[in-house]
Amino acid sequence: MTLIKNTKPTESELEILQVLWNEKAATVRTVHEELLKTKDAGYTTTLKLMQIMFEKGLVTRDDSSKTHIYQPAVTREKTQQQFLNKMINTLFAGSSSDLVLQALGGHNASEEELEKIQQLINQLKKDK
Amino acid sequence: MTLIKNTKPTESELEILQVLWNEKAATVRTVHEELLKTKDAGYTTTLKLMQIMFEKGLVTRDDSSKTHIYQPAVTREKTQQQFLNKMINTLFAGSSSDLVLQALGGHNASEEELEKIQQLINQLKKDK
DNA sequence: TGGTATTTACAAACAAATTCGTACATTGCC
DNA sequence: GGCAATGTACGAATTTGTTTGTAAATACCA
Repeated sequence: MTLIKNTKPTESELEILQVLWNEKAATVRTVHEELLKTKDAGYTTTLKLMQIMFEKGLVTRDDSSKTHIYQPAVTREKTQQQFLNKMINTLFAGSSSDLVLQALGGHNASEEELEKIQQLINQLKKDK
Repeated sequence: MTLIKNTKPTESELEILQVLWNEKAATVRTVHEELLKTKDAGYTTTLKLMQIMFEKGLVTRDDSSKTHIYQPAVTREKTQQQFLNKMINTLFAGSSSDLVLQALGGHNASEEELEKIQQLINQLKKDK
């Protein structure tokens, strides 16, 4: 039986995961460099965060060479779902479609994007 | 010129806002009673949180009588949008439709809900 | 009126998340 | 070998959010 870790990444951890998801694998230096583009933080800060994430099981790492290489241990999709559920419950009274309506209304989606969503809806309706 | 406060409510503050949005206005006691249904916390904890929210400008209060009456100072919709934007940026690489797809895919929306979304999409497409 | 309930205010303890300084190890290069 | 650059580990300071204890003010009621 496997232990399911419901470790919800913190704000900072999400930023790091973003980089790792994009790069597939990266060193602390790479991640840190990337983060510097949008915020400023010390190198050891990033290092520490990634070490904590390792302990939590949010990332894996290859420490066979001196410079460790990190990889995400959770998928982007699973994490998205995790946060969406949380948000639907705490902010949309459990209604996912309210969230969708709000998201579509507030943001600007392109024609193709709308098309994709349309298709998914048709599919879902068919499944009923 | 008005100062725009971009105060993002914390987790606990959101729980309180939920109650206030539903009740329109409420005393600390009412809010606290409501919170007790889902979590347990001391009365003064709720009080303190609401005092902090008042200082932050998240709620207003009428203290003309001894028992203060609180009201939300931010709308549900604006707050939802605030969190959605944040989430779209940090977790969906800026793509709102990715969020929508993920939300629709992961959760189960009813037929009527799908219908409502469909209508909004048609509307948006027409506007292009 | 006197005493109990309820309420606010405030300070401080506690906890979680973030940041940073420093020590030590490894690598590359002269 | 010796030095500089780069990396990890780790402890601790800092910050932010949450919880609680206590005192003082006000309302309620027998």
